[in-house]
Amino acid sequence: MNKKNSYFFAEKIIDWYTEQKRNLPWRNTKDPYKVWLSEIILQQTRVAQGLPYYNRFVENFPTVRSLAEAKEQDVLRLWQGLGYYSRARNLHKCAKVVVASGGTFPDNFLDLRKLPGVGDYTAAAIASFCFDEAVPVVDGNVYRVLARVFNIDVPIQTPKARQTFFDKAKQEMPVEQAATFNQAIMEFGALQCVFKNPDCEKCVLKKKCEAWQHQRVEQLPVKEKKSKTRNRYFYYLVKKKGKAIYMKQRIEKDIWHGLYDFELVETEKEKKEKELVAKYNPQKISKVYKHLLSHQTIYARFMLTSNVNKPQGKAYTLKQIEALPKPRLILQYLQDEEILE
DNA sequence: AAACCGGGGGC
DNA sequence: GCCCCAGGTTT
Repeated sequence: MNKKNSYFFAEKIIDWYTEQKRNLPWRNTKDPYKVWLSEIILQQTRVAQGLPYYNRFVENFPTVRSLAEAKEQDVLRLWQGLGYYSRARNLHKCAKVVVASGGTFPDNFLDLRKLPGVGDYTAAAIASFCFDEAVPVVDGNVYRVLARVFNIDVPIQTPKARQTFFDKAKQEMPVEQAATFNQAIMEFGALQCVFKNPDCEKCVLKKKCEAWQHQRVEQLPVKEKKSKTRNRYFYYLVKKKGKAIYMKQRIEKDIWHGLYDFELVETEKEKKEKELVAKYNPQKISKVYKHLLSHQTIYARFMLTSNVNKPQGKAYTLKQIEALPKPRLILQYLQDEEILE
């Protein structure tokens, strides 16, 4: 069953990879720490965005031990701007777990899988890249490439899909070249078999690609779910004293857990400024924390309305706050406050 | 199985 | 605007 007569897919894609791959720092090492670090950073994150973070992390925390000994706030601060902050918290937690159990990473898929923040994909990546274990990685690229080349139309968000694509990848994977095969298929998905407008004319798999033959490239992979979104309306009440701006850590169980923002009023629907001003007297909001500017503040947000799954507005580091143009609503409160003082 | 968690970018 | 990205955890 695992024996195959033809590895045309693997051969083509590995040849392509050998010629076309990008030179990325985590590909020049088999150090599980660095591979793990890169994989966590690159979850749901493009290489171009993650690369500078990877370099900063390696520089600041050259070993898993140094990362484990760091303060969580410092880890989070280095993560600033990457999003999905649970990744950073799990990163730190995982480093501690590894150090507590001797300072070396597990050397196989099943044990790697037990680490915090390490799921099927990441465990497979580390196991294959570092230890040549013949376990396929299944990520968004793999879904897309396999779905097209082999015309697989199982909707990718269903439970069945994971198994289907895992089995197919396993079937196509030459056991002796597991690591290269895994990297090749993902790189192929990232550079050639891209989601939109792939340049199929110059694809090395053109003659073999079933989606291309059936003119179904744009329809694969099949994704049927549309996650519902809802709007949330946040009205920030910024308080200022001298050069200090009052901010508050979000400790409640909600979005942006552990990050910092201003006092806010959340409303069901969009409200008029006047109503808010009348209802929430700025004098009662809070006092100014003098130590704010020396605090390890991670993030601040100016955001008048927000879509939970897709926040609008920008995030700023504390240093940038002072230079920000003030949104109109917030400016209103600042003026009120200046009168107070 | 579904919800939750971000920020950046392509088009 | 919509959808994607080298996913994992929680409920």
